[in-house]
Amino acid sequence: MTASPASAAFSSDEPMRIPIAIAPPYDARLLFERYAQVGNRARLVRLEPERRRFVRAIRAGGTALPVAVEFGGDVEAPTAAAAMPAGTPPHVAAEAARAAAHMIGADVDLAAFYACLSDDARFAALFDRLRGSKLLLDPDPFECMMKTIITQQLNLSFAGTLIERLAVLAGDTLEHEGHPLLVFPDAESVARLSYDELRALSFSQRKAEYVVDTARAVVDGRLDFARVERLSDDEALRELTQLRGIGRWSVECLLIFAYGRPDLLPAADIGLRNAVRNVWGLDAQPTAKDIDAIGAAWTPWRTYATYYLWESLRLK
DNA sequence: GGCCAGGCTAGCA
DNA sequence: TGCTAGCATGGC
Repeated sequence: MTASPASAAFSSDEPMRIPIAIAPPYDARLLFERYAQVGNRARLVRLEPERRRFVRAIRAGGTALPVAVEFGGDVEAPTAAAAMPAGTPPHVAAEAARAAAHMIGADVDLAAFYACLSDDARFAALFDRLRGSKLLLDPDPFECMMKTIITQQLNLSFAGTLIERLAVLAGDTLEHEGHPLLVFPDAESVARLSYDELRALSFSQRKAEYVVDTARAVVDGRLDFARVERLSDDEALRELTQLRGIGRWSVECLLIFAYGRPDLLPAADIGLRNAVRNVWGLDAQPTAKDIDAIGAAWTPWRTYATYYLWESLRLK
């Protein structure tokens, strides 16, 4: 990826814009479609498909700043850039641009994924429909962990409502080009909340405990995301599931959506099980064990195989 | 009105 | 180790 301050255009009026080298194919329209439908109830991301960009806050250099991720080119020759307010210090802009590149999966080699599973007719059909679709990651592991816990056992729509309520309660709001932009709260802000404050937002008692207690674990150092990043998938699974409220599925989601790990298979995920049932034409819903067995063939791309199957639900 | 939702824990065998 | 009731609420 390219995200160096040396390549940034800079003036006092124009936004600072840093190009992001993005591996083809990439189809931004599929990203806008997906998040308009399933992922955008929480107003943490402002989609602007007509301008081929989305805007969200990114923490960099100890502050949160609005970053517009802009797309250009076409599916087979995509371009992207991260635009941030004029006057952003170059080292902050460079860090934010790196986060933006990570978020859109700039380095992900979809061609290799497609080649790996091209012999499977079920996937070949999905690849036709979804060519150039990449995961949109969370730029901040803590935000991802919170969203994952909140989403446990809830439909995505209601989960999005709860995520947004938490952001309104404990987060900040930036102004960007005349629009308010919600900033997801940091760990300190969530750790200060009481369970009752979340109960008042329609969190269950247990979910309120998981959310606040996990934030407190981050604040007191029991959960260190910089350390988690260095762990293998299996090590992270072993360590993080020691924390109350974080099971296998939640660690898998963290590794997928925060770190972009390529080979996670959330076999217990109800959406994945439904998708496999549909795409494989099964009479009954497969168990997690079934998914583990079926998905073994998707290595080393089990994350993206899962993502494309999730997307198959949206296209159905 | 009932079932389901991109699960997890605690208790039990 | 493996299984299951209970959790709690909104969406459909």
